[in-house]
Amino acid sequence: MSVRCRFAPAPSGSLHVGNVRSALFSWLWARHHGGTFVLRVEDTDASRVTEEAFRGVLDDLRWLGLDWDEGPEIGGPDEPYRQSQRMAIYAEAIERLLAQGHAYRCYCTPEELEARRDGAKARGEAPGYDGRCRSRTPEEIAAFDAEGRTPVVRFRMPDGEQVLMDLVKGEVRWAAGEIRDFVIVRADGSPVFLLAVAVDDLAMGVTHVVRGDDLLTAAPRNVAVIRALGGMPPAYAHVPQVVGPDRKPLSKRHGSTSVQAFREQGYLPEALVNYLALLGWSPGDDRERMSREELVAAFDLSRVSSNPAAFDTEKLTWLNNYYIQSLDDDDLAARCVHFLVEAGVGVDPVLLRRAMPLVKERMKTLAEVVDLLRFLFSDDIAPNAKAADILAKAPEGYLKEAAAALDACPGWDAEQIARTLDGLAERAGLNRTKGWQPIRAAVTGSNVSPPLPESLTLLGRERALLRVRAAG
RNA sequence: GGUCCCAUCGUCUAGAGGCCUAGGACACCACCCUCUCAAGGUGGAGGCACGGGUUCGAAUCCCGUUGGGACUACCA
Repeated sequence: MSVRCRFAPAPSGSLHVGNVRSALFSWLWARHHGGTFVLRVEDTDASRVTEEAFRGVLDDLRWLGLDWDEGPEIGGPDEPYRQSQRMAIYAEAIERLLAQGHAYRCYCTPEELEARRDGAKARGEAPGYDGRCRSRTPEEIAAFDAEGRTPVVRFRMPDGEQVLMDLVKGEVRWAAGEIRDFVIVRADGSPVFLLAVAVDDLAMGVTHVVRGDDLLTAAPRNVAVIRALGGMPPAYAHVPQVVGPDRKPLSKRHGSTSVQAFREQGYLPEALVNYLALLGWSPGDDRERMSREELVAAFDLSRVSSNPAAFDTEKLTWLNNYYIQSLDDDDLAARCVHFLVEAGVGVDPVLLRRAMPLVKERMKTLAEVVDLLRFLFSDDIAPNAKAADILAKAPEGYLKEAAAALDACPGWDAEQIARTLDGLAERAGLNRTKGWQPIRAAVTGSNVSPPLPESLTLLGRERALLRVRAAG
């Protein structure tokens, strides 16, 4: 039987990296087995779901390269792939569960339930649903209906111990009665997540459910519903949560944890995918920098760690720099354009392309291209504090001499420029550092820049001279 | 409160009873390289949460403690 995995996000605008890691593991498992990856959107909570939020999730997955074989905008044999459009399917399942006695109508009001929960707690008992409506007489039901009560539908958990063979956690057991009858249809008639997931996973022939371990206790309930519907439950793999530096589950208060945020900061999808794959998984050898193909080939759910992993931006950043360095110059330049434009810096594509060898090992994120190359594309190079200081401390007349020397430089390539600058420094009795920094400050407006001779080459003699003279 | 999950350097991890004097990576420190900043190279510091067992032998198996987390909803 071929492997079918799915990712079932709620449309949240942009996925946060914890969700993405679940998606990635699911995708890797499917691809590793040459199976199918299904995308299903859990938008039953229609009140808060916007089209924009839905688009955001699809955009994130596409950007990351987590392609789906069946799902929104692609279609497939189990359409539709948005839960909000599958209500008829749930309704049919609910009818069957009710008819076969796997579910029953519960007339307890929220107030009654709360009171009984409180009572149970006060007596030191477990507070879950007590099963009161499991067997109501027709008279009682008629009385409730006459009262105008609208029932919910509850699933009748089978008796006995519940056992789950989880691919990550191993065997997990719940004692009989531990998992109470749960609501599958609200009083307003809408199906609940616990029902929808089970129905969909069954209908879509999902063989492996890979998701966060916050859903571990949902698994025996998913399994029970699927069995009640006469189906074979999938295998489950509950991967641990991704936590923040404070060891709390990743959330908004950890700041920029959405895919969108990393994208805007100039992280590469290659880096994010590689990093996330390593968060809670390792190939078992010392490999860390792995291509998508290598990840697919090596991935194994049984090697997923069962303890929560803290997200470490520093390591992500290291990987990002590595992938930036490994990009070819055309590709890198193309990816940089967006950031320069966003920063309001005009771009000369030819110059940009030629500048790539100078900046690729200096960029930790694509966004850093702006500060590194602004001097090339903008003549507004007002010196920063450190550059101003360097210029102020330069020997009297040094920049005038520099202008003259550069003007007389026999050829405008890095080698000859370097020779010219060395001669200049030597005549002034300065070492390279002292001798070159004033030129850098004058030409780039900064104390930090790509290598100076190469930068001057790109800038061109005219513009370079203009700047050196202006500073002198 | 109850049930369940989890526990190796600051962080991610390797580790399936002797291969462990606990390996790798990020970060950190030092040095080398060097026109600034990076990148790169070399080296260093740094860890099995605690207590009991089991065993000739435990990071590894068992129990407990402590500490995190999830669930316990007409949330997902």
